[in-house]
Amino acid sequence: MLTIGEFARAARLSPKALRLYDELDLLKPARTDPSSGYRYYEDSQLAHARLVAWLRRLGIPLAEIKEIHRLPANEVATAITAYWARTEIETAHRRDLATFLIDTLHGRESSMEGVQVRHIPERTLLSIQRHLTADQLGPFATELVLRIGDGTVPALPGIEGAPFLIYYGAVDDDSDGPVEFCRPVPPGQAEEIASRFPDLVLRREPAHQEAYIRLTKAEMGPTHTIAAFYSLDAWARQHDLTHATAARTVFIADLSKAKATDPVMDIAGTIKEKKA
Amino acid sequence: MLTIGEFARAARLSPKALRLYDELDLLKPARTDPSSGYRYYEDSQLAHARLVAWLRRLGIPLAEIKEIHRLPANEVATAITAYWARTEIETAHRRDLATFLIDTLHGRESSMEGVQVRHIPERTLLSIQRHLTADQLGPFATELVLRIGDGTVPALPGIEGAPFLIYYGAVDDDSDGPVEFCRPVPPGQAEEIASRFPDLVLRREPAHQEAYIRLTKAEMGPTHTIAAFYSLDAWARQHDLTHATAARTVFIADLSKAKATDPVMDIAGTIKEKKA
DNA sequence: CTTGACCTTGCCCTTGGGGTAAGGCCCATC
DNA sequence: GATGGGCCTTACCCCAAGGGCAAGGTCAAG
Repeated sequence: MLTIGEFARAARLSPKALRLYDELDLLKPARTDPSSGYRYYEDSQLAHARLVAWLRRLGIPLAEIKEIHRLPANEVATAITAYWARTEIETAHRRDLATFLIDTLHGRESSMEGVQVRHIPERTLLSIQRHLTADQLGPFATELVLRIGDGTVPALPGIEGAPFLIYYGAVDDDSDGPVEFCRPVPPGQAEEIASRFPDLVLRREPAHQEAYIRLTKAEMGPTHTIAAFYSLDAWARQHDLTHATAARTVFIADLSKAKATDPVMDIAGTIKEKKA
Repeated sequence: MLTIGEFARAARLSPKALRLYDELDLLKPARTDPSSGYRYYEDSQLAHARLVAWLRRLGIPLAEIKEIHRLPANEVATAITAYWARTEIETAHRRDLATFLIDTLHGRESSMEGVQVRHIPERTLLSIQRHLTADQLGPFATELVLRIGDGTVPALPGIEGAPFLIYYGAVDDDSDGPVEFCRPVPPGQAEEIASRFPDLVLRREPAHQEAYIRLTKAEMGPTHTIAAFYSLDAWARQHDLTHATAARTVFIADLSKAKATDPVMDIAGTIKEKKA
């Protein structure tokens, strides 16, 4: 039997951490003296303690470690692989952000040049609202784009026919919109089309001006999207326009066929003259 | 003038965060109404707020952001580059750990095979103790290896002449040993050599048995080092030996000339029979 | 004037422990 | 048997970077 200190040294954990793991039912001592409260561990518990230590060093939260430990032995490696894949994606986004920041700080202060304006006429939209976090957004949008594709549903010509998302609230890792997916449909066939998609709703959107920034496929991550939001806002402020708080992303090309340098989406915002 | 809510939306921060930044003197509103306490921000503060938001998204702590903001504009990018370089190193270590864990979990349970034992005779050591964290350890050791190189100081033949480190306490990102650097010297010339290194101290080490695991240059990161510590301990437990809590790393080759697959260091621990 | 949206401060909660205090336990030595 | 030192116990407060909520004050439009 090992005391908590001996066990801690052997597992390269602190006694404090072991007490916490005991309290959380993650790793309980083999025996706890009922009168003194002393914790005693067995050699055989070392492997478990060391696994916990490894997983903590990886950055996995204790709650998740607890779940991992409930898994059959052959699935533990799979869970770790999944965790690490998530971490790599997040790191890639941060790397993107770091290079973006260094670039913009080094060179020209900002990139408000890309902003353009277009007129959008009154439209009929087939739409659906959802509360989604960042990781669910991509799948949600692509599924809908496919389901209401050009093959199934006739589109309006030009950019006004492109499907788009409206963000009514922030969408990132922990806030979840809400977000509305919209697909313009020809007004004449609107009712007929809508009847084929019972989960979608038909609504009209008034004509308006739209400011936008075009992004390539390589710029599709959160960094350039947010940078575009910032640029649109800064541009609107400079031109003394109000713009809707709800930003949009307009899907202007087929993602699966696009090369990294092809433009694939517009970050857009509706704008209005400020009434003095 | 913008209220905290408007300013927050424009900078993609929460009002709560802005209040915190105010309190921490990181980003103060242009005006605070003395009677109502309302915070009012100016358009011109948006750029600053957005930079803070970017840096937070990168993961930089507020204290560091505050320092970065004190820097002249041209050094900001440098500071970010430095931060990101540190992050990449840490990520590389975690990646190492993930693949190591997945490997060992997938295949054979553990790698206690590499453990060997050797006898070390009584030696005279030139040594120095320090409190160091993980990032200071490498430079500290290489500097000493160079300063007391074979060119300047005669070495003992074979493995017993190799310089080594003794870890009296854990050395990682936040705990700092202490750690002792040791360089064996020929007993006859010990006094004369020691006089040339006033900051180093001469001491004798009794003869002992040493268990060790050999690592290649590619395995030099924290992952395989700790794994070796674990293996040594598990091996000693199996063979019913006590081993000193203080582990060692023995530098058996020139790091700068070694290829990734060359063995460069031994993770070692002194061992003793357990007295029944 | 009222109402609703917005703002204020203050307090508790989170994660994964670190630090310290006050006191109890174990064991080796005298 | 006493004693001391090192170990252990619980209990409390602390960190970052805010989120959430409550109770109450303010602002602006109708």
